[in-house]
Amino acid sequence: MNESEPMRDAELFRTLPEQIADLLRQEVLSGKLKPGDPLREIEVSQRFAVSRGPIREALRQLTQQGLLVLEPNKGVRVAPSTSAPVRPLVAGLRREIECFVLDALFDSITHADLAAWEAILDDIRAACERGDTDALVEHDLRFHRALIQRHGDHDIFALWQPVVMRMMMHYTRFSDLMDSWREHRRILDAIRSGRREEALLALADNIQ
Amino acid sequence: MNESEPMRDAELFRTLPEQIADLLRQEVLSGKLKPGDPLREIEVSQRFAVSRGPIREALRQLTQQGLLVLEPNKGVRVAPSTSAPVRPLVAGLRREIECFVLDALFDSITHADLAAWEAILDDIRAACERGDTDALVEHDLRFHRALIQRHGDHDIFALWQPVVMRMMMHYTRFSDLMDSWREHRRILDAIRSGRREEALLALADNIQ
DNA sequence: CAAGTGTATATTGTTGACAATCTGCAGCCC
DNA sequence: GGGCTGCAGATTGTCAACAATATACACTTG
Repeated sequence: MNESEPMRDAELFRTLPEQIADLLRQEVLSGKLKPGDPLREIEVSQRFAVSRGPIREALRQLTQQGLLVLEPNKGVRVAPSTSAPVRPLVAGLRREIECFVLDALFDSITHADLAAWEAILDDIRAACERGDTDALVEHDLRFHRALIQRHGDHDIFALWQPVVMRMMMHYTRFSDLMDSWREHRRILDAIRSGRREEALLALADNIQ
Repeated sequence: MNESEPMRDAELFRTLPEQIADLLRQEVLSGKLKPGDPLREIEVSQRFAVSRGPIREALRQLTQQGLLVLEPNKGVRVAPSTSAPVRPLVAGLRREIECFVLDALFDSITHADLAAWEAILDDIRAACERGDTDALVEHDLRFHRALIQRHGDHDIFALWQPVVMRMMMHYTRFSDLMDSWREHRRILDAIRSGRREEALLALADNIQ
């Protein structure tokens, strides 16, 4: 083992295209990149100081996830947000997935799980308190992703991702950001005290 | 213009990676490629007589759709089929999507639509009659894809695709293949005669 | 002057070469 | 003999150059 470079896999290793996709995704979700904005391969590749190959792969990944749209020979742009009539469908799908996961998981939740989610909840609260919507989106996403990934099924995660991405692209639900914290607080409290039905209900209520 | 190569756009033009992905997808769904089988970039690129670039893109596309799994630096393999406990979830998601689409579409269905679906139904019957499961999968998929694409919303199609792919990977529902034809016949008859509830019910029954 | 045409430029699509990483096996050390 | 070490081959990851395609605009032509 190489001691001078101990990290790199452990937990945070991902492929180059994946890392780039993560950064770009954050910029799309935060609204730094707006619907219709073009992402040119050369520009992006210069910015990240890699060649166009990995960039293309990252852009295609985000396209499959619904954040970008591709026109052949014309490149990719930030996708328009989901049309109003299909939003309820998307929310319903997400509810179905996350509630399925929580229900399947419920009896095997450990103190370590609770502690991890509690930590994310702290980040959510901090983001709410300082009115930082970008951070709130990020940590809200982290909370729900932690739930999905705790289940471990690769298929479920793959199906969940494009659904949740489409919801996160228009995150203008809360007039008072603290409401978001309260909703997640309610979920976690119900889980902690073992009230399954209440937890599922709170989770479903949070998804809209 | 090169006269010796007149095809290539007309109607069936899609990008090279997309065409390749379509062919490989068919081989995975038909079982010609079995779970665990590796797909090496060089082999595939030689087979289609293109370089590794477009192949990589096609393989990544199929990976995002759940047909292949990627291990970094080790390549892609055909994905294992969805685990038994999550299959009901997947079926439920697909039901939710397709019924939503049919319901939204119902009042604007034209004779041309019915004719197109009827043609697909003929292909389904032919496949059933000669016991050709591969063709049945293909045309079953065509039928439902035609429904989704008739709605036209890009988001819905993008969400539907990975869901239905996971269901089509284990297509062993029918002991009598003709049952598949009967189920689709029932859907189309209900649509044709304007019985909305019956059509939605028949569609939901077909998805399991 | 309007409409179509051609060319220059920008951008994506494809390719083949090179670098990094994994796998299996032979050889060595204990 | 068991287990580590290190080469050799195979495979994926990355790169830079080239080809194909789209766009904008000046130009011709009626």
